Order: sequence, then structure tokens, then C-alpha cells
Amino acid sequence: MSRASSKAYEAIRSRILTGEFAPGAHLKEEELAEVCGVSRTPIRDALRALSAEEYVRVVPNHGTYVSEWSDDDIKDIFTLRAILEGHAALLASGRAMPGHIEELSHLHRTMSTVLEKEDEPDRDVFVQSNRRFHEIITEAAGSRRLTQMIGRLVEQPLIARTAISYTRVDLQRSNHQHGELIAAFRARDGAWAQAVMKSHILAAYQAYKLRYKRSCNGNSSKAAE
Amino acid sequence: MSRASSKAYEAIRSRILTGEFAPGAHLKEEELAEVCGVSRTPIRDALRALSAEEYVRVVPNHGTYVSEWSDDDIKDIFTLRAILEGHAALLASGRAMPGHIEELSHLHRTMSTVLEKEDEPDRDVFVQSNRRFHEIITEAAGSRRLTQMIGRLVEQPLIARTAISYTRVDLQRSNHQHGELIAAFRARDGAWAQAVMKSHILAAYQAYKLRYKRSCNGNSSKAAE
DNA sequence: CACGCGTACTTTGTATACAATAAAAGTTCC
DNA sequence: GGAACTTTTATTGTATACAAAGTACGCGTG
Repeated sequence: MSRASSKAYEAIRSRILTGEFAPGAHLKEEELAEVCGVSRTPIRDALRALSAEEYVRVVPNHGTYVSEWSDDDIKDIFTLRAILEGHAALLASGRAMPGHIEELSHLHRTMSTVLEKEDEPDRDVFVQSNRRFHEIITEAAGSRRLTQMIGRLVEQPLIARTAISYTRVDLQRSNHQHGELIAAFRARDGAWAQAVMKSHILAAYQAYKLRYKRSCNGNSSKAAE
Repeated sequence: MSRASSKAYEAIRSRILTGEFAPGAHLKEEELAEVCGVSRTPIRDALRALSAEEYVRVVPNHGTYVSEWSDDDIKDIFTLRAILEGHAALLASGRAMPGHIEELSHLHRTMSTVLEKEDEPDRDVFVQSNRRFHEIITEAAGSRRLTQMIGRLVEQPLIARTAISYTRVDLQRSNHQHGELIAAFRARDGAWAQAVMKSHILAAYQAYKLRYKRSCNGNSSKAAE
């Protein structure tokens, strides 16, 4: 995507992430064109791209609407993340270079420092480091397609905001699991790395449910795995 | 997508599938517009959609090229299918309705008949039935997102043509595994269904490698799962 | 008063014209 | 003769104008 298109893409995407464009909202091309300062053509490009990434839903001849997430959708996303990132960890444990493990350790130390030093942890630094931590593992797995699939799951608004609502205990648990992941990589134990990653993500789902959902009606679809 | 867009989408997609647009070919918007009988605008829409599904690769300011698949890409696709369809089988075993299992049985009988009766099996019927068989399981899993992810893997040209090159023995093995899947569903044994589905797909990969690849250099990336 | 039809309006879909960009070829200077 | 620079050309990116479709509202009629 070129200048105007990606400008529109970023503008719309960030407004969805901040909630300015609420779930279910009808996005009108002309309004977006005004807001972004470009014509409708690149707006349409951007909307199609956002649709492919499930940020919005395009209904032919009606318009595009900001995606809404049901509890089941959210469960699906975490479950799929657990499966795919677990697989990525398995692959990465056999392929990770010393440099990768070094960087993971560095990020782990950074996150530990954030949690130990201050009274109120700097969530931005934690979130950024955490994101990069997972990115390194995914990339180390060495599968373009896997990277892309995971990317599409992680980019979702709700995931992006998850860590904001974590309690200190949640963050410490998460950080501990990162440490265990590094240990598994050092030992080159794929099964271990996979198991840790899976539980890491499923624990995150549990934390998310407790903090975010109003009524935890939960078992609308039968559990598994 | 509306009339002109989807017309263009289908026209381009089918030409990629038949090989008329070969992997690596540079697709020029104006030429496509002529071929499809529409203007460049819906062509661009179609190309963006095809790009999201990995049929083509869009390089900004350069053009769009038909995707090329390396051996590693193909390995990734089969591996991810094994993981995701395996998971779908697990979920489906807990949710499948009698009607689902009935339809699976019917398709299984159809495929058995194709293999038993004629000297040269009717591959078209087999391929179509097989496709539907997998579709039912995926849908029975009841996860929109999972369905979509699997759909994107299966739609790929190379997968679509896989069964064409199968030997009779390959087809019989495949058919036998379908029977075992049905048994697992009847028993509502998720772990069994998952294991059968995984081996079903990995066996298909093996068959594909033997029939298609010129040099089976194979172990360029370490195996897993 | 209610129901159905028609018209006007809003919004998306498509075509075309123009601008920007990158590659290729030709030319000039060393 | 070679290399760098300019000019040309092929192709994509963007804007705008117009067409089609779908919705809502209002009017008329039963």
C-alpha cells in the first residue's frame, strides 16, 4: 500500500483500537475520506485490508461495520493462539540461535525490572516487551505462514488491550512463564516449550475473563484440549 | 463484492488455478481489465482479495505477482492443516449432531463405491466428496475463525490438485482413514478423532511429496509434531 | 387508519482521467 | 568504449464524476 492508502489504513485502524470507532459502527467511506484527508479510492483499499484482518466486516452494497466480538469469538482467538503459538515455540526450540535466546533474556530482565522497581508497574514497557518477546519466538519458528496466522490473531483490539487490565499478580505469573520458556529453549526441549507456551496463553485467557467479562456465562460451547 | 468485482475475482482465480497465470507471472491491471471486461477499479479490488488469500503477492508501486510455493511453504501448509484440522476434529467429536455423522457416512459410502466399482476411479467425484467430508467436520467444530483459517489453507492451488495425482492405493488409504474418523465420532472420542485426522493429513503430505516433487530434498527445516 | 406503492435520498460500486513512481533506454561526457 | 545522467515509457496510485442499489419517507388509496 502506498502513501494515501496506508495513511488511511493507519488512521482507521488506530481509531478502531482506541474505540473512537466502536464495534458495530457503520463506517461511511465519504466521512472517512474527509477524516483522513484522501479520496474514497484509498479508503476503500484500506477497508478491504482491514476486512482481511477482521477489524471490519464488509457487507456488499450496504457498507462496512466495525467488527464485534462475542465471548465465543474471544475464546476461539485465545484457543487458536495457544495452539499456534505453542507450535511456534516447539519449532523455535529446535531453531533458535544464541542471539534469539540472548534477546529473549534481555526482554525478560527488562520486564522483571519493571515489576520489581516501581510501585505501579509501567504497563507500556511491559506490553511492548511482551509483544516483542512473542514476536521473536514466532519468527524463530521460521514459518512465514505461521507467523502471519499468529499475527492476525494477536493484532486484534481486544488482545492488544488485554495486558492493560492485568493485576500485578497476573503480570508476575506471566513473567515467570517467560523465564520458563527461556529455560526450555536453552534445554532445546520442544515439548516443554510448547507446553509452557500453551499454558501461558490459556492463563492469559483466564485472567482476561476474570477482569473483562461482565457476566462470565462461560460454557456456551463445550470445552476442549 | 459486487458484480464486477466478483466477476473479476473468479476470472483471475480460475486462471491461476488452471495455470494459465503461472506462478511468478506479473499480472497487469489493464490487461486483466480487458480480459474480464471491467475497469481497473474492480480489478484492484479482486487483486487485494486474492492477495489476502495468498493467491497473489502485491508489491507496492511494482505490481502483483502470482504466488510461488517453495517446498518449505508446502510443508508448512500441510503441517498447519494437520494441526488445525486435527483440532477441528477434536471439537467436532464433541459437537457433531447425528445428521452430521449421517452425511459423513453417506460421503464415505460414495467414495468407497467409486474405488470399488470402476477400473479407473472417478477422481472428480472422489475429490468433491472428500472436500465436502472435510468441510462438514470443520463446520461441525463450530468456530468461525477456525473454519476461515482452514479454508485459506485448503483453497490453495496445490492442495486442490493434490488428489488428482494420487494412486489407487493412496485413495484407498485415505478412504480407510475417513472410515476411522467416523468411528471416532460415533464413539465421541476427541483424542482419537484428532489423531486420525492428523495422520490423515500428514499421510496426504507424504503421498504428495512422492508423486509431485522432483527432488525430495525434504529436510530443509527440522520436523516436528 | 393502515397498507402499499412510488419517489427521493443516501451510500456503495464502477469507470475514466490524471499524477506519481520506478524501470529502461538513449544520449552525452569523460 | 564505458559510466552516469536525462528522457521516455510502462505501470501503479489517486481523485473525481457518474451509475446502480438499497432504504426511508411520504403520499395516496382502499
